[in-house]
Amino acid sequence: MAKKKFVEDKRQAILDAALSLFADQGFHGTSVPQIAQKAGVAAGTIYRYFDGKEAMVNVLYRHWRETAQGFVLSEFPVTAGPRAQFGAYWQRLFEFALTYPKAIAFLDFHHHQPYLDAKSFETERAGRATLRPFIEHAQQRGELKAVQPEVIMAITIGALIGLVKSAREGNVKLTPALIKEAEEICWSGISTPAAAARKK
Amino acid sequence: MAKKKFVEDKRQAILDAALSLFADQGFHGTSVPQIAQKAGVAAGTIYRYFDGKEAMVNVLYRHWRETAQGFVLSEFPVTAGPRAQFGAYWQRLFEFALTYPKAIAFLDFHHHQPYLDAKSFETERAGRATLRPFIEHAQQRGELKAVQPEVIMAITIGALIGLVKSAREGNVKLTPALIKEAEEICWSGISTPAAAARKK
DNA sequence: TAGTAATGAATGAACGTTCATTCGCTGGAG
DNA sequence: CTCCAGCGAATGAACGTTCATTCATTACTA
Repeated sequence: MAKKKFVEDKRQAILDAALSLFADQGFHGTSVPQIAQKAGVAAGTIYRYFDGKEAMVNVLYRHWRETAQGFVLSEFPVTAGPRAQFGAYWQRLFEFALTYPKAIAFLDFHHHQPYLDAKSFETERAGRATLRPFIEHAQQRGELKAVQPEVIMAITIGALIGLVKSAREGNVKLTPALIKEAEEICWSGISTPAAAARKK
Repeated sequence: MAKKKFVEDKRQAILDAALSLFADQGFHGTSVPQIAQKAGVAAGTIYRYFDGKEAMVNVLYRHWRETAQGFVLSEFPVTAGPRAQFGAYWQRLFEFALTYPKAIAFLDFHHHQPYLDAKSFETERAGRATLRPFIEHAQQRGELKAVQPEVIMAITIGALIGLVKSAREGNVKLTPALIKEAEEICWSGISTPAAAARKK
């Protein structure tokens, strides 16, 4: 057991190093020896744990997409109204972004890239599918504007990623107050005027 | 004269090939011989026109950022009200994205990357600086929400990029009607309730 | 001591870049 | 009009380096 633990520690060190380097330099901009050095192992050791560089980026991609999804959904108010659900989603995703900044950078950088395999694309698709019913339900209640759910997702996540990137470049500072302001902006964009008025 | 024309054609062929490959595969994912092959020239020829791969990506970055900026500003209604200005900005940027899809993908892919030089970063900064006064003016008139202008920019451009990417992945189709819907969503997000009500 | 985990030098392919050579046009001589 | 010397543009083989990956060897554990 103690031995198995040791083995898993080494695997984890490799994954951590790879996440950080991929997030900063991208897949093609990062070399395997570089990952090995940062992880504190020999280059050959990586191939005891992964089939190769592509397999490694796919393991990372799926792991962090599922982690992000789980992180948000673990506190999602399934029975609450649309406004509260949107607020929870928004706040929780920023909490994730601030807790795991490398993971957010990695996921954005490697989104839909050609070296991701079918299983990784499926993880991506499943994530969107989980979200869609909540949007449709809110639209049926007349609280979200009646556009394609994909448009709501693209705008919301796009705005969120835009803010995270802007913060990374030093143009804004992601304080709780600013995140709340941005939440209000985003909600008043996607919600119907009626729903917005009801809130007042 | 006719000879000089020929020379410039070759330079342009290299830039076109590089734009397309960088947009699809990224900087590190594209090799110089690959660019040469796509441009229909020998690898060595590239070095008659550019100092190297890094110089090439910087030339492309600055060229397309300035082109995009010029494309939008050439029809910008400087004296109109904030709502009309936002509409013009939004529509014109989508027009650019649909006219030069590779350029938009390239600019997004290579934004703020470590191989961009100081001059390219300056081009980036100047672009934001041009926009800021219009946002501040609209805020003074009480038509845009009173948050940091950078937040308005990050959310607006983030949402726009989110839509363009979603379209590239086949999740939505960028019809004029959809672009107009998205414009309305974005404007009702960043504008004050008072300004939104006035429009009705 | 047996067996597995880890190593890092070795490998061949591919990288960005260079440069000796070739190509193709131009303008003056015959 | 024909020829070819001169010259910059274009080439692609060759360079040294670095890449991802392999594997014979070593180190460690049980």
